[in-house]
Amino acid sequence: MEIFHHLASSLLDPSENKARFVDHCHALHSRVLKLPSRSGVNNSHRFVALALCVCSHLCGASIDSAFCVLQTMAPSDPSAEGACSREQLAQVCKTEWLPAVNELNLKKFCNDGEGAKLRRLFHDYYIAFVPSILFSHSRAALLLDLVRENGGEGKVFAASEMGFREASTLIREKTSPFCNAIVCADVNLICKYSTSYQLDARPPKWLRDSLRDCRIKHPSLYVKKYEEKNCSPAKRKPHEANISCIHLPSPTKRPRSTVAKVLTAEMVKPAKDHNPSFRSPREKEGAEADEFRGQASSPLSSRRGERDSKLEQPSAKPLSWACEIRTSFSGGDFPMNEKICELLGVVQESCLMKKDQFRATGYQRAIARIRALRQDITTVDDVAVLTSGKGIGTKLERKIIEIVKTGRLLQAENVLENAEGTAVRQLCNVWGIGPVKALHLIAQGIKSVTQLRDAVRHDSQILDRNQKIGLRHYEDLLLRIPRRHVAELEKFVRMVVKSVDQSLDITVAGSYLRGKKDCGDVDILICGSSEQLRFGFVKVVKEMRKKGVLTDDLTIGQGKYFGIFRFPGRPHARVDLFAVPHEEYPFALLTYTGSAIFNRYVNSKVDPNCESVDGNCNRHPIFGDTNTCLLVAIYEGR
DNA sequence: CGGCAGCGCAC
DNA sequence: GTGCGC
DNA sequence: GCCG
Repeated sequence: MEIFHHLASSLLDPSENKARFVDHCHALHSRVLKLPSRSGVNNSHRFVALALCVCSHLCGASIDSAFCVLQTMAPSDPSAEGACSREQLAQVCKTEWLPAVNELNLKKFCNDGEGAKLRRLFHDYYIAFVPSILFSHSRAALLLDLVRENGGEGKVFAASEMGFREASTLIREKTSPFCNAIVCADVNLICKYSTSYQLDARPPKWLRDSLRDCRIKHPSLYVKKYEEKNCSPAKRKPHEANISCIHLPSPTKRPRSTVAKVLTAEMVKPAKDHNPSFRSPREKEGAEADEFRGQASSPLSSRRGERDSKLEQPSAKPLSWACEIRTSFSGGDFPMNEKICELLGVVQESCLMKKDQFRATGYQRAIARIRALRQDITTVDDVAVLTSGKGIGTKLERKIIEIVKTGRLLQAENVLENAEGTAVRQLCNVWGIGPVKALHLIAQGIKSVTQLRDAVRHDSQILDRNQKIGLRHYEDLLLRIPRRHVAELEKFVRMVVKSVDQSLDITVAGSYLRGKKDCGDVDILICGSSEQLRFGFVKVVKEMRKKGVLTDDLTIGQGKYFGIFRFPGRPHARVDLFAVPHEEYPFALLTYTGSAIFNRYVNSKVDPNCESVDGNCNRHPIFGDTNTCLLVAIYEGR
């Protein structure tokens, strides 16, 4: 019964309400004892189920979410400790309790009529959970910055141990005024990746504690210690301060969810071991994680200077993850690593030109791994550090050793000397020309862009429409676009968009959002309701063309536009516009923010047979079903 | 040995 | 169906 | 290229 007193005291202010509420719960409880026993379900389970139903009824939340809240509220409740699975509990809730609880309409006891306090508990609960590791702090902070820059209010929440449906309904219904985005990942994954990202120097204490207690702890609980250690002044957001009021269960006598069990089994062991097997969780996906990590962390470092205050916020606080650490090792920190990457990069590119994209990705992964390394590879022994993990096999090992020993890579030199290879590379730089087309051209004796231009003058048939445009702007499109130019375009496009339809808005995604110093192209998401986009999108493109900013159209498809833009006195540059309805926004934002490696990685994790949660969102394969939910972002439109 | 993301447009 | 870029 |  303890739990109901908990509920009552946290929800209800007038004491007579509390008493009546508890009475009702007692009545329900006594019904538990009269129920026949069923296999695997005893009365103590029913009791928990009842509490769950009450909890979920009061919050309008799912049973699953209620389960989490219940654990937070009454961690030491012995009845919560049954061997009953969460699914079983949910079943009991559904078949035995939900109708009764709904009928009682316990909500009437809530003095605010809405159970706002409990909802706030849910709210805090989200914050109290670990931010997604996959979607790192810095990355989330970047997204949030963007929302704010566009005049929006928002927080980036993170949740785990709950599925897409629960998180989405809850956030949509209960916290929408605060919430612009939520990012969540499943607990197993989070823990897996926190291990992947774990730094040798500073293992994430929050994770170890979470594992020890079988509860995920919010990193901000460790912020204080971190600050003390680093003597940096506290800069907490108001809402973060509230977190400390969340009851974290005491380490003893803990209800263990099935998830927690899996967790412990998987994670504790490697964390304890210091033998080589400790590496195994890290190596799993290590290459991709590192690759992604490199991308994700650069914005943090590059932005830190510009906008100190924003990134000093606690959501980016405990630097326990490698994804938070600056990885700009390019500045000559590790000269030999740089050399290795450069030479392997040459080979990688040559593979790409030979249409062997998979071999190329092999190299790409290896390069990313080396880039992420925090030591220079100078001796053959150092190479062992690399080969002990995944992503670098015997062939690459041999090549790296060759570089370490001789400072050169024969294969790379061959590639560079190979005239055909050089020609292919140059021709492939033309937008729309790939390895196949390049080889065709070379077969016709065309070996350079200059020759290609001459050839096109004689016979315009050898290139298709887009390739000709690409050729025309060959030099311009090779240039990188500085951030400030992108910002100008953003401003301009927003102006145009607003003039077309006030309700539409834009987001610049792509490498710009990733905080790169310069971008190869500009990806702009135009978001709004699907009806408004139907007309608005086309009109925006028309307007921009009319204003002379769009000089050439490459592809105009359903909700997408690839083209070339130019501001007066500036080089031409590639721009992609995407029409994104609200409900697809988070998924679109994720895919178009990339990086490509990140996308491939995420997509490879998605269960292709997953049930459709939301017809429209499903075509952005960023999530699985509730159980395999990998990465979910929900956007609340303003 | 087969797998490595998967989509949509142009041709 | 292939090539290409996203 | 690497991995299972």
